[in-house]
Amino acid sequence: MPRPTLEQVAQRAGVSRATVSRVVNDSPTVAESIRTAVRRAIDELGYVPNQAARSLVTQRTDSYALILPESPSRVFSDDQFFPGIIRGVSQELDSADKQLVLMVAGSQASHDRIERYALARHIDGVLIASMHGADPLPGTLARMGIPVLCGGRPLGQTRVPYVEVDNVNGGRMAVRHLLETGRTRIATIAGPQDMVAGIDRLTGYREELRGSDRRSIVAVGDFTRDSGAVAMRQLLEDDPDLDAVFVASDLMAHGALQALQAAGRRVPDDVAVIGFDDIALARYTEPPLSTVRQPIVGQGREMARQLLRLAAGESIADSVILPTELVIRGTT
Amino acid sequence: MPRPTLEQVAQRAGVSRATVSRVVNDSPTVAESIRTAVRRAIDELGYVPNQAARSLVTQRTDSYALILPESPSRVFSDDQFFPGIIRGVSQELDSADKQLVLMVAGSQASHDRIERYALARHIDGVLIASMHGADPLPGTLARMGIPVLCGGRPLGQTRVPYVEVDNVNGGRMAVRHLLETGRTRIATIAGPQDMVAGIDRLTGYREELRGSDRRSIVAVGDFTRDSGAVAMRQLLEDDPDLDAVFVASDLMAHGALQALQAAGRRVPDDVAVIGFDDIALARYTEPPLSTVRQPIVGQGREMARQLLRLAAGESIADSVILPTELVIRGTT
DNA sequence: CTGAAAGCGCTTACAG
DNA sequence: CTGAAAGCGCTTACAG
Repeated sequence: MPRPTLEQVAQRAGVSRATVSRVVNDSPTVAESIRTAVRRAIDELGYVPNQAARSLVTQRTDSYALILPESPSRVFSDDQFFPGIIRGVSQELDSADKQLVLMVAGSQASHDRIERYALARHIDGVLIASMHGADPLPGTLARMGIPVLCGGRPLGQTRVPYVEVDNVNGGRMAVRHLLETGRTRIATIAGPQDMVAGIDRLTGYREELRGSDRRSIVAVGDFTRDSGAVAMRQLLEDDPDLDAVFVASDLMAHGALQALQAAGRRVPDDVAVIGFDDIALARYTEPPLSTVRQPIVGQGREMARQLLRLAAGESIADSVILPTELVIRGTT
Repeated sequence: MPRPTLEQVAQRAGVSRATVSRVVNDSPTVAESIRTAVRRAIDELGYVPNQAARSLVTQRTDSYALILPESPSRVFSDDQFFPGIIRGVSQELDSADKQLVLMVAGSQASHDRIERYALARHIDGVLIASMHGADPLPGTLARMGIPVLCGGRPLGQTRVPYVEVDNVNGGRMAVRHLLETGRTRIATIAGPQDMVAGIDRLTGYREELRGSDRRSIVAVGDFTRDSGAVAMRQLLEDDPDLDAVFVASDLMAHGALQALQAAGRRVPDDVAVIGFDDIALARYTEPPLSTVRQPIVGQGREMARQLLRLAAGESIADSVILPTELVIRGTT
């Protein structure tokens, strides 16, 4: 059963294709009586414009991609970072009546496929979040004239606008609080050092500690719960007397908490813990997790807003930095 | 900077547009020397076919939609059901080199927009999961000739093929285990009664209990953690002597566990708990949650596989039912 | 305010 | 094996 076309609507309404097109696109220059007749024909036929045909002439698709260069198993794990970003982006795109196309690019193959997809003009713009290393993708797409905006400052030479969260200050606030509450041996479980979030939170930890006379004690995880537990066990082995740990994500903090308790440490009496994110989990750990709150959904929304402006040809800021905030619960 | 077209590649390679098209689409009837020349021109120009133009003639887009008629805040909550389905679907679509378009339709407005999107031939087929009530969407799309496949049996008259999990038997296995381990007052926290998963798990509970001389004790939640806690408190009030509860999702079971402990009940000594899903959380509750495992990712994969067959014009089964399995941990 | 016509960038019978 | 030509379903100057 072939879908009805403009042509058939025009025939039925007794007007030209151009006129039907004007009605469909809400052009103001159509007589009211004709508009009504065309609308009726559209309804009777169940006409819906063919998007491919429309895109071919307008050069727009009204779709935007969110690219997450991660394996599906990480994006769709119990890490609440990704859902938060997706939710923010889709809220904002929805209200602009644009379609979100979500692309998860774990492998090199899918990375390449996504590049081709974007270059095939499937979409009007691209959002990239959770980048690793100096990913060439944003630069490549931007050079081909595709509007691109990153979540988190791109590493390397890439000059592409971005929206991020104040990771350095978040790390500083956490460590400052630990110092102020009298902790003396403050360790950290950092995030992956090929990601800005991992790098900057560690920087914050180091900067704040440098102001005191404490030395830094560092282990590195990959933002998963398991890596947090592994890192915590390693820290305890390296420095059995540590009395605080700043963990670069709540999920890792949960793993660390379990490792601490398994090792017979009381939290917060023996060891204080501060996470990063403030995902729902933070309220359900035992004891509830003190953490640095970052506006994840807000970051997604801001990313979409900036991209829409960029795609509309407006000029936007090179970067937008969203504030973080310390939330004290039961682990400090 | 305008993207290069077929025309320009043809000019550069000194051949016709038809020949370039054949090379791009791997037609075997092209002389090797010409093929090489065209490939070189494509590389030099960085040519990527315009998908809108291609779709207009082929009537295909190589994209498939996964529609989730839920609010974004539910899809992107810490409920691991949605990520699991998405992950399974995207795995299968990826390996068929198809693009996944994820659509979350919480409101009536977005529901309508999605219908238009599908009818605009943006996609070659549609997957719908997590339906509520007798949603007209699958029937509407199928009637317009769009290949449609549902996750979970559609309620109402809709005759659309589906893939689901054996919810009834899952409920039965849980209750049977509770009976066999000597529990006498077995309650249930059912899922929403406008969803097959909610209805069928309750049916399983009822059927199994009917074989014994126990009476049923029922509360209803909406699959969220909070609703599980609320329902548990209500059950304890209704029947303070209950000694077991079958909960229709792990997330609700977590809420129920917390409510039980807050009410001073020991688990499993005073009250046994069995959940449903076997998401990662089930291993992290205290004590670890006994549950009915359903193959969530597997369901997503099977859905995509069936849809691809359908879209390719093959005939497929009206329904595929995946088995569930009882997993005993610390709450029974 | 409305229509005839060109054109967006491809694919695919049809000839040769 | 290759090319000329038609056509997919729209939008948009351009006339009138």
